[in-house]
Amino acid sequence: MTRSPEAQLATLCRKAAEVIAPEELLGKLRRASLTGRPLRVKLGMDPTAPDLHLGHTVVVQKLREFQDLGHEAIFLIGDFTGMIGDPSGRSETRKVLTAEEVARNAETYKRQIFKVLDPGRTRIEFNSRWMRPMSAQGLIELAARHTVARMLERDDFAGRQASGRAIGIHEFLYPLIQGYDSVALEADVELGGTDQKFNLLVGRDLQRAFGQEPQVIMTMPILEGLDGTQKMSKSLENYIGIDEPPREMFGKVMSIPDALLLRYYELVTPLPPEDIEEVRRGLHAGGLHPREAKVRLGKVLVGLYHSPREAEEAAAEFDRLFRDRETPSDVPPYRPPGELVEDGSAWLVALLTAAGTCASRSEARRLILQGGVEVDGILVREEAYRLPLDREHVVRVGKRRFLRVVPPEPRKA
RNA sequence: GGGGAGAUACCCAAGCGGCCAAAGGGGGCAGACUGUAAAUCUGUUGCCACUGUGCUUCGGAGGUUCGAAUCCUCCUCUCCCCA
Repeated sequence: MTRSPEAQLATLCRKAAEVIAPEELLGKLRRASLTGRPLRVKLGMDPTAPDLHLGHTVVVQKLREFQDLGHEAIFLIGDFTGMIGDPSGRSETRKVLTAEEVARNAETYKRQIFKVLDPGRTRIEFNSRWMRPMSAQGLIELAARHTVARMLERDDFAGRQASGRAIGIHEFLYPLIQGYDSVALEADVELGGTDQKFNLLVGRDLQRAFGQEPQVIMTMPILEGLDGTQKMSKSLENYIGIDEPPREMFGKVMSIPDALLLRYYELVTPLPPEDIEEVRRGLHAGGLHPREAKVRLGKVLVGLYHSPREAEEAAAEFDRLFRDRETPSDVPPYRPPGELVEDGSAWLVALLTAAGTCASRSEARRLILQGGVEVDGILVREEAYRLPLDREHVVRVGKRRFLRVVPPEPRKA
């Protein structure tokens, strides 16, 4: 902790959507630098999805900043709350996960989180540690600290109430338990997305109620997903997972809407502000083509979560595939099963379905009829088309699905 | 506890005995145009060797009928009003 509290404050507040309250944070930072006791900074996530994506990293990177300034990073895995399901931003009741699903997801979180955090200096906690032993009486006492009216102030609850959709009582418990986590950990700071503001504020209330100094809360902007409007999330299928293979990741970056470019640069890359400013100027002045800016973004991200070498490779492969319209270099071979082969050929519709390239034969037919299927670069338009199995053929379905069909084993006599 | 409303395909939402595999919109997919951007236009969006008197689908289970998403009974779930 060599940097002055004021300098730390300036760094930490950068990019944040809101800090409540900055002067409290400064006070805590000053005390930390005087006493040498670092701040306890909490970031909680429910293991409701198996993978972390770029949207998550916005706030995780903030935690990393605290960590780099010498503070104690606590990554809280909400294995207990995960079984309730955070109602934040939801327009309907979230489906409840089983203990096994939660446990499995928690494991992958733990692994993936260290792509951003320093493993040696991160404290990992599970809120089941204090929640499982809590008695019904304890829970009731906790619930007594809050009112229904205040719960209903929340946008999502109020909205559901107004439009006649269900609100489960367990959903009221969620913010309380999340807030109690801060009590249990004696958190100095809690991080979260802007959609977490309510929950984070409950943490302050509860800490006060339990005689602790309230935590500072810092909310980070919510990253939009590939569709450009809705927040990045697994369930909306508009995410870029940090565990995805390099090419996949690069390709997805290339497909984000231009309008989001700078936002991505700002929120999910570790580039210094000057670099981002330069990109901004380039885009505005027209000297930098959005496509080039995207390529750079893709390389940065793949470089970060994989390696610079793989980033270059992914970019090159992308060009081959989409700019030059060539076949990817590593389409896995597919050998059609014997029952599909007749007279040295196989019905393409059945083949694509059997190989899993198309979900059903109906879909395969549709794609062929719509001109979305080509064999060795030549469009196939008849649904009855039979693929000769004399030699290897590459089938392309849509923009990005490929199948390399190899001849069947020569029949043994 | 009493009364009322509702549950339709990925989502919203029409349909209220045959013309319904089910309008319309959103989303998705494919094609054109491109920079795998946006916008726009076109097609498509249950399954099945599919040009059909075919199969499965309209919360679940039964029933009425030549025939049901549509009618009846029971069940499950949700919402609203009253207590």
